[in-house]
Amino acid sequence: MKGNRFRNLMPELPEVQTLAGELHRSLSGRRIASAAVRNELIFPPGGVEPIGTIAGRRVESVKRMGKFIRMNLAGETILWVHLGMTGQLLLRPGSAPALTHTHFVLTFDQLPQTLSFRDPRRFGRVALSSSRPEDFPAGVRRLGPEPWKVTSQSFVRLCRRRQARIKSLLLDQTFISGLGNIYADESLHRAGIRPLRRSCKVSRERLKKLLQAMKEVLEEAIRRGGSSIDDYRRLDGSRGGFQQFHRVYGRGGKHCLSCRSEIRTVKFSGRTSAFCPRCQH
DNA sequence: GAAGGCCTGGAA
DNA sequence: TTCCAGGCCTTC
Repeated sequence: MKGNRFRNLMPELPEVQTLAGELHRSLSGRRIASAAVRNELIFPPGGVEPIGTIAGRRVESVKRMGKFIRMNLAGETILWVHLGMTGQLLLRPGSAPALTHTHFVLTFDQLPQTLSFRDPRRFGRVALSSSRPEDFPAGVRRLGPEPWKVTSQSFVRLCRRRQARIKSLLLDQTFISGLGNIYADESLHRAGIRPLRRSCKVSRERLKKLLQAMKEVLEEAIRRGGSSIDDYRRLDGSRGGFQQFHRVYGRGGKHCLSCRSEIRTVKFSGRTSAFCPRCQH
């Protein structure tokens, strides 16, 4: 169980969705009193945006787009946050001392807490844009549809015309958005497809199964989303519901829960993939 | 479409 | 001391 702290808080779509919901409930209607940048590296290349201009604006709603958190502010302004790998948005008492690796802090009128963005590895990003889609950050503009928005017919067609390895496609946010390394591996295992297989070589039947698996895995994780974050907070090192959820990810060398064969790992595109050589073809 | 870079903490 | 984890961007 050791070494799983980062895994448990790794923000994939379900964690981002849970977080966006919590932020929405806590901050909607609140007026931003101040915005302080402590580290400019978290802003996209091209310079720090006039982040001070968000002070005085009211939070209208907080939503999720892909793995981005979208904070809609009054005055047709949007504050975007991408958590990267280790990013956290924390609502903490204003009197609490700043945590290490805190890059950005918001305060609100008549709210004793402050909203801090901290990110030890600095893969996360914060950006400001107008509410016009053409002004959205590039990563947002290029987002492909989420699995729920694609028909199985069109998913099959799009996969069959690409030469890429199927897992590369699943991780490509412009092709389909929402899956990270963990859920890509889990979906492929449920669908019985090896990560290295070329997408054009996968049968229509299996591709349909894959789309279904992606939706199921994400939905299941969203249902557990809040609890995975809770697990992280109260993690005592003995067990966590989060791990039980994974059938292949992080289980290289262990036995497959379906057939007891040894889970193998393979590396490509700088990513580790875990799969069962017997269940996946 | 593949590969490297970003970045840091933790494990080996 | 070295290696590894990961999403996204840039470069080849």
